[in-house]
Amino acid sequence: MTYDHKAIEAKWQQRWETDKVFYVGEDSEKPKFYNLCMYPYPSGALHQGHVRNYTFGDLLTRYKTMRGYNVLTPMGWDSFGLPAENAAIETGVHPRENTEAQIATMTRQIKQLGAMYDWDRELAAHHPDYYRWDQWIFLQLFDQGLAYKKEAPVNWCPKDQTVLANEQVVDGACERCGTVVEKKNLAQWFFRITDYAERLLDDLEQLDEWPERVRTMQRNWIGRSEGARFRIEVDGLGETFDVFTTRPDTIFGMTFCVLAPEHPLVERLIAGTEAEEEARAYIRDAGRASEIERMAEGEKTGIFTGRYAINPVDGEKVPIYIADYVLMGYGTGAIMGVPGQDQRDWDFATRYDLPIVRTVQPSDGWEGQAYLGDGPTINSGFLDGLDQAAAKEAIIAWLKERGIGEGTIQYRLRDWLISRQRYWGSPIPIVSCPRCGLVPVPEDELPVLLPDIQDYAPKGQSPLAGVEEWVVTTCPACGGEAMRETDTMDTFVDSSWYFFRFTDPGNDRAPFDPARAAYWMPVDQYIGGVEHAVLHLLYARFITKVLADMGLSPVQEPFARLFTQGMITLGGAKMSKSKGNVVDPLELFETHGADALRLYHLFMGPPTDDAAWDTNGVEGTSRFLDRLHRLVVDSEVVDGEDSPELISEANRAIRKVTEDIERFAFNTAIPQLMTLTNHLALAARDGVSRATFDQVVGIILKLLAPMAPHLAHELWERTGNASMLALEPWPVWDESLIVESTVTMVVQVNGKVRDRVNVSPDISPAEAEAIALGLEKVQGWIDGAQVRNVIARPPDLINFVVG
RNA sequence: GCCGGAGUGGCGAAAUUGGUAUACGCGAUGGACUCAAAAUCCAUUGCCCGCAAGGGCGUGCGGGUUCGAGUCCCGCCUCCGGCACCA
Repeated sequence: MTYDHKAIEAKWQQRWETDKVFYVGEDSEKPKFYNLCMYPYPSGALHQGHVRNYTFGDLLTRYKTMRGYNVLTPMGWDSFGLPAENAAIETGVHPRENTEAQIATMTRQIKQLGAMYDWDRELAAHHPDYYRWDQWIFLQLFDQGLAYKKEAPVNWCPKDQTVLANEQVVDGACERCGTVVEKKNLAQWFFRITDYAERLLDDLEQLDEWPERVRTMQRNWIGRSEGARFRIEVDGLGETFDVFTTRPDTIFGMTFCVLAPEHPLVERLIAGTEAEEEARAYIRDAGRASEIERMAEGEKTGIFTGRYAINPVDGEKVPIYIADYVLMGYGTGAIMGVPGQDQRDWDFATRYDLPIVRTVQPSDGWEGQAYLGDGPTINSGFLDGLDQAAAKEAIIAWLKERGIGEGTIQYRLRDWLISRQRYWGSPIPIVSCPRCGLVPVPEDELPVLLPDIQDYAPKGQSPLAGVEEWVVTTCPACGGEAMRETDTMDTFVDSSWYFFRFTDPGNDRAPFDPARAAYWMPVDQYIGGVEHAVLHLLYARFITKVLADMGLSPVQEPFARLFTQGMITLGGAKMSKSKGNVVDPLELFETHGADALRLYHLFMGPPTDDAAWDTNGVEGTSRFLDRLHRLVVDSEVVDGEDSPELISEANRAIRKVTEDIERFAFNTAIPQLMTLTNHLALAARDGVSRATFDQVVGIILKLLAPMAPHLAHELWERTGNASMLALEPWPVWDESLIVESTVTMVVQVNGKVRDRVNVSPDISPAEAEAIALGLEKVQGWIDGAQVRNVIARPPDLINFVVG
């Protein structure tokens, strides 16, 4: 018989809510613990990824509560964004209606899982009392020059009809819809995250409780390169351009220069030269191609400008090319071509018959390609004979002395493009005035409300542009007629500070009270998917640093400890609606119950790893819960002796489960409870004292309380406890009870296991040797031969080396 | 190409510090209960040889260190993830 999980679950969900067990303030004597799962996009229905996420999070909430912490566990909604807007285009239903219906559904389902939150702190990004503070933060960045509008070549998704941040372009395609993105020159809003590149990189070092892979991904994304920047003169034109290189030591090997097609100097270079017309055609073509098309070419193409550059070290004149393998967005958009030491330059030089000069003596096997290794510098005047490091130092000093260059650090990170030509987002609080330029909306006029509209269809500009009565406004500076900014903010702006808002969600005078943030921040444990490794997690770190610089955030880093969960797969692919391989958690609530489902998610494998779904596994955890229920409620306990062995095992289970939860090894904590339960069932059948039985049951229920809370609470009550299990102290093991009376010692001969023998745990090496030598099998293997060595590690193992 | 992670039974996996490889669960096979089925309970379940006692082999591959290696070292292979014309 299976127990009535639906009745039990409903009963306890209600009790926890009425008793407000997980609602907290800052007035506690207890240490604080801020436990946060990445707030969800309200997609309409819980999927297994949510279940996994909230199961881990809720386990921790409940465990830390029992351990005596004041646990903040809030929940909210990342409720602006494209899917609601795309649905609105199809159905004509306002995104707000759609979004709020989905929030209601998901709230109900989260409660059905038994995951507990302080719902008094619930927030949603699309509420004016939330996005008002998005706008406020935007204005702070604007004041500090950290938010700016600029025309630049940006990524444009032709399907979603909006620009995208660099971070949202995956393999040259829109991360949302997979459409190949185009490059467009558009005036867009950026956050100057590059100003924080160094700090964002350096502070990764202190995040030692983050997964290494996330830190590595951020390191790569920020992309620090050390090198030099120096000025190069164009022969006979009175113009110069700067280049960046990581290999200034190879400067004598420069046999050409290359500018990106978008480089501002290009126009001056080609004007009036023989190459002008051809060059213009090349630039036009390069502009048209998307970045992946450019790369797909394989061959590096370029065109001679007809101009020459003067190498500052030796006065050599080298041709200047335009080529699209040089990117305007990185470094200075111009390079020195050193084919001897750079494979890309080698390829280009080979194609256009440019000379190749080695400045580092290649070792064998480098014929026909650039040599990237170290070695004595050659063909390089005063640098000859120096190794790479020394040559770099020398040339940088030389450039600096003459005032034409210096050592510098270059980052790959670009500024964060935050404007979107879409409706369902927070309006950017800026007014464009023909007399005053870009004027911030005064803080006391916030929020700039998102007006209701009828037509959401994308038209290449924000649908808001069509709302004339909203767009036309007065300039806050001069009072004249002006136009509102019609773009909305990237939803990643909303999510880059929501964890601060949870500390003070009702505040209507500020985004949050710094004192309350000081109590709760940083987030002690952050749990979510690894897909946010560079997007959300980088942006949130950036905004936190900005808020810290303003004196609002007490911390430089928002998330002390990060946990990224693995994906759920089925049939070798990520479980997803579009692939049609989903197993709906709601059905499992019906058939097996929330506890069994939670337990399966905890049990199926290491929480960080991807895990292959198997509904039979839920069957398994469900069976375990049934067995426990039967044992506690229905079984006859045959009266017998106290069992020190069972008590000992129960204490070992406390230690194991506690240690496993601390190290996020939930999958190994559960077998411990299964084994203990099985042994208790055997004891109940064969005879055990009521005292032992009750004590072990109590321990099992407490250990199970964070994992399968409904059944644990029900059985706690059924065994005569009036207290709320969730608020009981976590059990403590007694080390003295864990010691076993006998242990199995392995006896090896030449490293192979030949026998086992039960011995006392405090046996001496000499006793161990005597006992082992007395074993018949061991004698058989030694068989008169000389024992050359005895490795005794009592009481676990003894090894005789014979031969 | 660079960076990160992983490879253990039929399957999900365990072995936390170099010391009993395969805990726990799933699946499978046999049995008990039942008219039957479900549920439950009991037993078996890495591979090979053997009637058995027992023995040999075994953690992606090849070497090494060690009394002893899934674990450490060297060299590979495969898979997954990230970055990538970033000068």
